[in-house]
Amino acid sequence: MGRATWFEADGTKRGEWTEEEDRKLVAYIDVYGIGDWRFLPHKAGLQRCGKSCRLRWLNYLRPGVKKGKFTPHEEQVIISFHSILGNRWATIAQQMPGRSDNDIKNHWNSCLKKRLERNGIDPMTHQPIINLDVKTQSFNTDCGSSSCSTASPSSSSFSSGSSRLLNKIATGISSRQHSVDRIKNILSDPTITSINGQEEGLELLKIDHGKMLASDDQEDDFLMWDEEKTRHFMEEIGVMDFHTNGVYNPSSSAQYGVYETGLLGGHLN
DNA sequence: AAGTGAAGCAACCGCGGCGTT
DNA sequence: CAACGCCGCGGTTGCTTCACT
Repeated sequence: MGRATWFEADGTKRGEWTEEEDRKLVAYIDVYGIGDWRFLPHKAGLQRCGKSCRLRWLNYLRPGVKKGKFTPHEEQVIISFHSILGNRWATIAQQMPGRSDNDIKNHWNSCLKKRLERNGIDPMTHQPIINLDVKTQSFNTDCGSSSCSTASPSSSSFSSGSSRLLNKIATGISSRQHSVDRIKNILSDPTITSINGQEEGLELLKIDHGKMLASDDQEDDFLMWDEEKTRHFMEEIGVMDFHTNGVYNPSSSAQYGVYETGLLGGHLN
């Protein structure tokens, strides 16, 4: 696999790496360690650019890098973190020793994203896909009757109210531009407090989502997110820290029902 | 057996952040 | 404080393999 080999005008080699090149890179780093990537290729006797060497090392050659299939547990971890961090693959990779950001990103784009979509979950927001046009809903044809009957009517019943609010939160969390600061900003948005009056709707969503997930095949059990791990991670990266300034207090579930109902990664069953 | 599309994987590209001058 | 250059990250592309018809 990989790309065909070719040479740039300046003689720099591009495309697939050979075993010989791998050996040279590993041998050099074993002796001298990782230094300036600009000069490393020349010193190691490689006709590659530094960027290419770095990529090869981090994704393939470095010690401890894990190849092969992702386990259901690893997939669960990816989904949980993605629901919080969005496409911040490097940060997610830090939580999964042995897996490179590239590996995780590839697995997400080629497999997990599509699997979530098949199950009627928006991979960007991690929320059930709410589509008022029932005829076009993908899960209407792909899933069991129970999930079909529960997902659309009750979801649409509060789509104009809390779901817009929820989508705002989820979109903010998962968008390309978002960051931990973005999460903080969204959660500190005064409009979020209006969620107090939406608990009934949230409860419905929780039930609907749970049923939908419960109806899925065994192989998709990873969709039951581990709330405890997610909470712990959020604490680690500081999302839960800012209650000290009075903006957000995660222990106050009555004030912010969002997290408690699993919208930030909690399990939904 | 051949054709075709989907899935999986490796690597490149371009941009933004950050450190240095 | 601006300019510059390097590094890291995320998005995308291209190739191979696999499964299905």
